Amino acid sequence: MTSRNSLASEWIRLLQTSGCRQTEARNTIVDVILETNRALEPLEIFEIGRKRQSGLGLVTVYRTLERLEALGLVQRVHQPGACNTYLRAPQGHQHLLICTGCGKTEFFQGDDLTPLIETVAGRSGYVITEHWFQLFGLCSDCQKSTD
Amino acid sequence: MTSRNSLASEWIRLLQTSGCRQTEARNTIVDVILETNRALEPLEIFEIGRKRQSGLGLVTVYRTLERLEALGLVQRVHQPGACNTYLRAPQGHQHLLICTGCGKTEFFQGDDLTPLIETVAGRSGYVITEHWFQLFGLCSDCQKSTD
DNA sequence: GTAACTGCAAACGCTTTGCACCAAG
DNA sequence: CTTGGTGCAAAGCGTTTGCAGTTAC
Repeated sequence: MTSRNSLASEWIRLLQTSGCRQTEARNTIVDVILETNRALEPLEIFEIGRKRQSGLGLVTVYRTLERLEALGLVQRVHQPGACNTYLRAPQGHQHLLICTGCGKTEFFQGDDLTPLIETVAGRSGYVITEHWFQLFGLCSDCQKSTD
Repeated sequence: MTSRNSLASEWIRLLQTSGCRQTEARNTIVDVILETNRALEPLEIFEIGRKRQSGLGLVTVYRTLERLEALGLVQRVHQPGACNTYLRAPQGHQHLLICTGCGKTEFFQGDDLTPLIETVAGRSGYVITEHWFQLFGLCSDCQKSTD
């Protein structure tokens, strides 16, 4: 049982600012998300959270994720085979690197993309408004275990 | 009613090579996918296809998509708000550019990514096995209509 | 003739909604 | 005390499965 992540109090504060109340369920859900370094399905958050707070309901997980996503604190992660997992959103301009072995995620900077995006915009005539860039691979731990 | 896309006969041939039979339902589904320049949901393929072949069933659409995806002819497209649409797969090393106005899709080359990917691999210790890169924007037609 | 394919209906699993009770402020 | 939050049960919806009849080859 580690002490609460400092981000957790920040998130709770932001929820309150947006008109939400601080509740035990939300504390639990926020803690679970921030203490896990991989994207989780709503059901996983529910199961992990329920170990700490036995009354927790799955519906509350869905509703809390919805609010956290609206505040930009959490993002939905798309992967081959699952697009219903959630992860804390990156701060600033970062992209995701996901281990296909254990699911562990890391963020990296991807600013070098700008020239490529401009080239594509010029050639296609599109006004580019958003880009998705995500890498998949094996983290160093998982490389060892598949030797 | 245009004449059948030349790719269509190629796809049917590939299906046959892999042990499938040529049927009216599959012809219809393949034609619908190849004649549309945006990613379609199974239900949309079913509805468009049903106008041409009244007996077509939704389940057959699902089963055909599954086979086409396994053969690498079709890919699932992920977008904010929908990850159940299908599009013909790119030939070679191409990425998707999607119009958020009309859904129209184009492919573009993205080979400039290699150095960035190598940098991330070096810094993180991951072995990068796959990358997703996708651009969203407004095509020239949709830019006009929002003026 | 045989094995693959078909469409329908039912089952399935994830997500959302309705509702009565509860708790934060 | 008021309003937002909660969990449960039920509804909703996209997808998959079971099955009996049909069709490609």
